[in-house]
Amino acid sequence: MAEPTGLRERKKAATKAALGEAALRLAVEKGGIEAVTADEIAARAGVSTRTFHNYFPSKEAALLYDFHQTTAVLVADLRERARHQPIWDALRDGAIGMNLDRLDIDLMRCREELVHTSPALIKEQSGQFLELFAEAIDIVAEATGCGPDDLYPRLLLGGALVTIKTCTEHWLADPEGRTLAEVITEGFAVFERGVTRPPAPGA
Amino acid sequence: MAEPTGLRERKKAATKAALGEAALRLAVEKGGIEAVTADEIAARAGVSTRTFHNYFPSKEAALLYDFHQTTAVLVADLRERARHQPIWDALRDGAIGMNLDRLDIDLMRCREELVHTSPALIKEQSGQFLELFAEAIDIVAEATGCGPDDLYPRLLLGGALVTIKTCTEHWLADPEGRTLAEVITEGFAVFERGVTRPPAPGA
DNA sequence: AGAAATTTTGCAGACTGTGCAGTTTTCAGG
DNA sequence: CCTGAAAACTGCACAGTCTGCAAAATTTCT
Repeated sequence: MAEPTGLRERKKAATKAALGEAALRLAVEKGGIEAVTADEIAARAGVSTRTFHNYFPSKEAALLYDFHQTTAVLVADLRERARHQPIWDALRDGAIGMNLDRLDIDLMRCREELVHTSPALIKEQSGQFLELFAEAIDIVAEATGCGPDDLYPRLLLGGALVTIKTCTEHWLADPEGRTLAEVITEGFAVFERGVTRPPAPGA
Repeated sequence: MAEPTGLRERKKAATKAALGEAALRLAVEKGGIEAVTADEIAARAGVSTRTFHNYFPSKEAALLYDFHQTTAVLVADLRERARHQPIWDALRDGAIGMNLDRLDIDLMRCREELVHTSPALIKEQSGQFLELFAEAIDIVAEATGCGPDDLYPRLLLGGALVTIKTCTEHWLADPEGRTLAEVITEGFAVFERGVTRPPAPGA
């Protein structure tokens, strides 16, 4: 009952993925999501415009679909890790465990480029981060022995999310230099040590 | 030439402020920005719908106008402070110096409520924070002796912005308990000391 | 096969946001 | 005060987003 993976559900998932990919591809081709219409995305995925809107509330959401998937996995992973690890380490290792390295790096860079040049996409992505925050705050609060409205867990999680986003961006700008895991580890270390003490080595 | 404050510009500023306030008031009255149309906002401010869109790209932007103003002041203030203070202290004191305490607290809470219950507003607000990030990153980078693409200044600024937002929210939930300045000071202290060391006193 | 549940689809409708052109208002100088 | 130029306001048209609704098509189960 957990994952019967009925044929029906698989088709739905496939359609959703197809729409997400179509959105990304079209945006790359046209050099910006604003140049793409919902009609075009639906057409490329082989469904009607109306169906597109059944799956996604906006084309921006479609473009970021796989990112959203990834964060969902992260939350589930975090929930598990928090049972055996200090929460800060769980956040760090969870982020590393997403293994973004293994995905198509060129495509990720294209998406990053698209996001950075489109106000609507920037907003959508930040919105998804806040969603992630909302889903994870209870885990962090419990792990720290606080309530979800206390200051400390919110700062902890906020700092971790900022680190994840910042480090991923930084790594993506030069994927050859260092492993993503190394960059994330260094990023988390900054907040562990105290932000006012800059890291010894350059960068 | 710096601020001649021509009559013309004053009128424009007044109109913009009126539109922003109209948006906020209407949203409060109707219990949500999605229940308000651009037409209504324009009507209440006494201009045409087209003019509304000359001032704001969306009703969400109008609703958050004064917030946007505040952050603009913060950036200017920060630029000045960074010349005489360590950057982390400049960020903290700049945040405190915004004096959010002095504004209409009830109205702020209403706005906070509206933002928290509207996906579009959440996205708009996060977008504005990223804008703030973009405007401030050069200042922080220079102050730390790094480039704007280095990891450290981005983490520093990201951490500071998260702290400001988190602390403001937290304070707004119970403005009687402690001063906003106290809450912000404590928030910044968490990242100074190292996030893994939780604060001694409760909260 | 046949009924029930679910998904897809087209259509109508309200709303957003932008370009364009004409009108009105403001400003500066005689 | 008058006048021409600059700037702002406005109405209109238009492309596009997104939602509700009900009919058709598809899948699932018995």
